Amino acid sequence: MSDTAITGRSVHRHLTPHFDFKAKNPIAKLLVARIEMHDFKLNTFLNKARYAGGIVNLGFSNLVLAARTNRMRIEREQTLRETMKALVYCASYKPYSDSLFEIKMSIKALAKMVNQLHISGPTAKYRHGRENYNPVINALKDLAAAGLVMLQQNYSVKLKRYQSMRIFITPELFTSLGINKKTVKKLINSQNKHDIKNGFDVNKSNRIEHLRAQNNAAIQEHDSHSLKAFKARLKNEFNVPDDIREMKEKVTSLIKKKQKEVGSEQKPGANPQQVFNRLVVKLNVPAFKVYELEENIKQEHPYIEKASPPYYELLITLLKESHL
DNA sequence: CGTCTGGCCAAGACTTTAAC
DNA sequence: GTTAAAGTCTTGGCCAGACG
Repeated sequence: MSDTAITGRSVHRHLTPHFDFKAKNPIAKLLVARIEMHDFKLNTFLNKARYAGGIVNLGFSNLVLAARTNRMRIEREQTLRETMKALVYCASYKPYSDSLFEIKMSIKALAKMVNQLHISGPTAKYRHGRENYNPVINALKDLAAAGLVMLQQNYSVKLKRYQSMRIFITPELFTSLGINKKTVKKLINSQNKHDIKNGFDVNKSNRIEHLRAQNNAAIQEHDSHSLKAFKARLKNEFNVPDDIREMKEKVTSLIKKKQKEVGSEQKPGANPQQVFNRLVVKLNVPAFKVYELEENIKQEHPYIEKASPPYYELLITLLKESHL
């Protein structure tokens, strides 16, 4: 844990990255463990971006990353490893919230977490020294080019300028660590249940978030196309299937209920109207006779509503009497 | 306006990898 | 092994924006 490595005349690296926080969240715990085992040199996502180079979509601007020919050096690997641990440690895993997989932290704060915030000595211009965390920025750019994180540089239309960077981890990050999507889903859903049990209200939280964004233009004015697409994708991959299952359950139970109701009307077959009709057929009662009976009821029992069950019951008894 | 901060970036230093 | 080349980090200039 030697933060300063003093070698010869000039310093190549002041700070060795290390992330020392203990993850409590089960998802973060799993991810941190995987990251510690992971061989970054063999990460196909990182390597593809590394050797091919590419353009990273930052939402409202682009970042061009040059292709490299040699393999990743251990310095960058260390930075990547520790930074990634900090990322998954700080990420939100609330499945129905707007900030699923978001790391609500500045790059500077992240750098500080992994001991990569370097403050150079005071100068005439920077009397209190100058802060620098280029290694973390560059590591994040590598991760973004590999599609393991999504970087979004907000652009405020109102203020006509770029805002601080937003950082999300992507499902590819899980994949690249060899974690099955089903596992992630399971963990996220159990996390959700846990949150609900503890009284976490997603809608309320989203509303608060929205209000805060409205009040503070520096946070966010609107999401870029790519961010919207990303969120929609997360919704599809982690939320919607369960919604559909719920909906299906609701629909099938509704159908069953309906069938039961219909059945209860039909099955007993003791519906007075049906009994009467069957009796009419069975006894071969002429239509005029039925008419007669109906007139009788109308005269003698004016209070009985026509075509109601009691009405038919009365008809039945009268019919039986007339056929005795 | 002056001063401060921090992002971007390139030069230079140094480390590591590739090639021989 | 030795040497060449590439990758990474620090340094520090430039510059835009914040703030008083």
